[in-house]
Amino acid sequence: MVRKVTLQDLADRLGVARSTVSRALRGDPQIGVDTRARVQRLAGELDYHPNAAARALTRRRAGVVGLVLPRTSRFVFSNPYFSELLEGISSVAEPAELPILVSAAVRPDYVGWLRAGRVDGLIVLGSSLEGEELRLLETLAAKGSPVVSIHAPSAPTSLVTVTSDEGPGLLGACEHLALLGHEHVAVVTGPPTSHYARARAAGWKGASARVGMTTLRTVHGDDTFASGAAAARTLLAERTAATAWLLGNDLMAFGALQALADAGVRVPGDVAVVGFDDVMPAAVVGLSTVHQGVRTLGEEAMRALHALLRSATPQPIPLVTRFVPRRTSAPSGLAPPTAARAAEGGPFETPVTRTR
Amino acid sequence: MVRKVTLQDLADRLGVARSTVSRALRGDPQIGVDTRARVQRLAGELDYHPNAAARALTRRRAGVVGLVLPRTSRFVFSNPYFSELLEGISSVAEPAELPILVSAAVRPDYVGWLRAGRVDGLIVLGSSLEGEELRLLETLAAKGSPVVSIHAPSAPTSLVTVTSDEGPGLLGACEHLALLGHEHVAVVTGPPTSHYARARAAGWKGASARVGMTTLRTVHGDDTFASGAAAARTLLAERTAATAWLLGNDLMAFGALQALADAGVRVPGDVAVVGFDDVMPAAVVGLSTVHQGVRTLGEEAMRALHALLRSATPQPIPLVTRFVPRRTSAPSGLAPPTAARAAEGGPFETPVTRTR
DNA sequence: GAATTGTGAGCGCTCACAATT
DNA sequence: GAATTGTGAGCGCTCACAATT
Repeated sequence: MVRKVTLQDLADRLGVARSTVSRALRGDPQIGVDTRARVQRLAGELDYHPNAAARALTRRRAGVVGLVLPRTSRFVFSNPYFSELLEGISSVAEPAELPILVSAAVRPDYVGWLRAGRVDGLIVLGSSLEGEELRLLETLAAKGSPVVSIHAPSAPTSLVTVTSDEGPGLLGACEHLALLGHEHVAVVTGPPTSHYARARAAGWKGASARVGMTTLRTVHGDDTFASGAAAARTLLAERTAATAWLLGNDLMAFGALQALADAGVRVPGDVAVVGFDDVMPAAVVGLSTVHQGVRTLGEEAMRALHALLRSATPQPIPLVTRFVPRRTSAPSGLAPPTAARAAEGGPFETPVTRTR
Repeated sequence: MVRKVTLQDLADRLGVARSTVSRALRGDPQIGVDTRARVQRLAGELDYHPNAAARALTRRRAGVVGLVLPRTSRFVFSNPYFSELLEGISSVAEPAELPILVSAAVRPDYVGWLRAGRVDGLIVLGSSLEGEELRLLETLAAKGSPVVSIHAPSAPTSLVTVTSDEGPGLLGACEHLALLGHEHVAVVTGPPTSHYARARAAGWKGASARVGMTTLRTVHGDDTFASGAAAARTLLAERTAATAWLLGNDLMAFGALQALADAGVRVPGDVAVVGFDDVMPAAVVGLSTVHQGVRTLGEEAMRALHALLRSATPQPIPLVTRFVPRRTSAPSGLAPPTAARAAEGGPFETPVTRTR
């Protein structure tokens, strides 16, 4: 490994002071034009890059943000939800020159990251944050640490939270199902340890009731593909009379679809299936689902964090959901079986769904 | 923001030297048992975390690794391939306490990251690395920088590369198709700027020829969903006689499936479709594809990088691919249309496919 | 002499202030 | 006095070596 070039090396070669080089490289206007030119030319020649650790130490800023995904299941990364979230975050972080440190540890040490100055701020996926852990995060935020949560339980705290209003999407789905003649639904929930999953289940039931449908059965899953398949098998074994199945997320819906296909049950002929998230594969499979703009969620979170880092007050824009009808809830026989015809376009379309 | 606790604070409170505290915290055996206990207790009480920048500066190691995904398309993150790769990398990096800095910039400055000491080593997705950029990476590696590439063109360089042998998978797919009676195939390639995509196209053609099938047409895509759909529309418009379509990756295959469904063409009745990668949605959709163990690829890459960081010589285990027959290449009418029955199990099964 | 602790320099920057033209 | 450059301390650690019991 070649010894790295330092500020002092440049200064020695040019016969100026370290600080002059430092200023010239940062484009400080109080440095003479010719000096600056000389410095920058030499820096280019020697391929000089300021040492990040030294800079971080003096500036007391790491220039890095952390993305924390508490691993509630093995499937954090496998869920396309994550990819889309990261893409949104990245699209805002990149122009701001803020590299992203990711963690999906079982018990992520974000406090350590912050305390050690490894990152200047955090975005935490808060879908399953509760109790002590949530309080810890709130305390951090209250003490002035730049922390933004996605989907953390909303409460009157100083923790900036980005989330979306699920109401419109859930209601839209249920109205659609009621119109198709469904009267009985089954709800498949995410892990009961997640406040977010519980809210979703309650939301599905509330929306169903509002359009006159009855929830016959609630099956608990854990947001994974496998649990969706298992839930479907349970419902089939019970010979449920529910003709519409409302899932806590798309991943479980995919699992349910596979189990239904394996059992030879027709979708949407025998059972209608609706998911939540509208992740990429949903359009491919033709899954009817509730679009929540995961990418936009990531963008908003990063924008909010960036504001906090500049000591500004973030104004996260409230996102709204909407129902996206596709094959799995179409009137039986209307669409060809494998048609993933999504009226809304392809899977990568990420419409900006904002209010105000 | 509360002022952070430093080593000096601890030392002052305990009436010992900074270095003693430093050693005690690192568990240095030459520190007395009681001193160590006192130090560690106080550190716990004050929630002390050593400053990462200061530590990195003195140790000359950042304790961070970089993951670079040159963004050849908008869809790096949207491709589930990425999630699975990151999951593999993360599963090895986490126990080694190496946080991961990710970048998917259009022109990622990995040299800068390395030069600035922001990361100690890099994993670079090299599918589209060529020419000058590839040479730059090779130079870095030759000079002793810990760099591991995934899918970089193999050549006798010092650049450690993790990849998989595509032969068995491609041949397996073609044998399967030939057995089903297919005689004419069409190949849809990834971007021509990618050596990896070109090798794939050549591989499909070679394998087809070997089992006696003829490649009637080659259509160029760019590895995205949309380009797969566009390629399918092109083939349909041309009324190709090819009954088996071989795609450069799963994402394009998903696009092709959607376009075929939209056109009312039956799969596999009229056309058989085969992808490559075996990413999560493949099993859901029932896409016949070549499994390449993306997760394992990530694990191997991280293991190799970890070896380099310890100045060891990495021994990446060669991975092999295998064909996974599913619905889209099944004998017409054999499987129910929506059956995503994968003989190999669900989408999250990631069998370790290793030789030796 | 072995076990334990302290001293002091240095890692490579930035920033306030002083000094020069 | 305005424009430009230099001085020196300090950020918070670690490590070689010295000093103490």
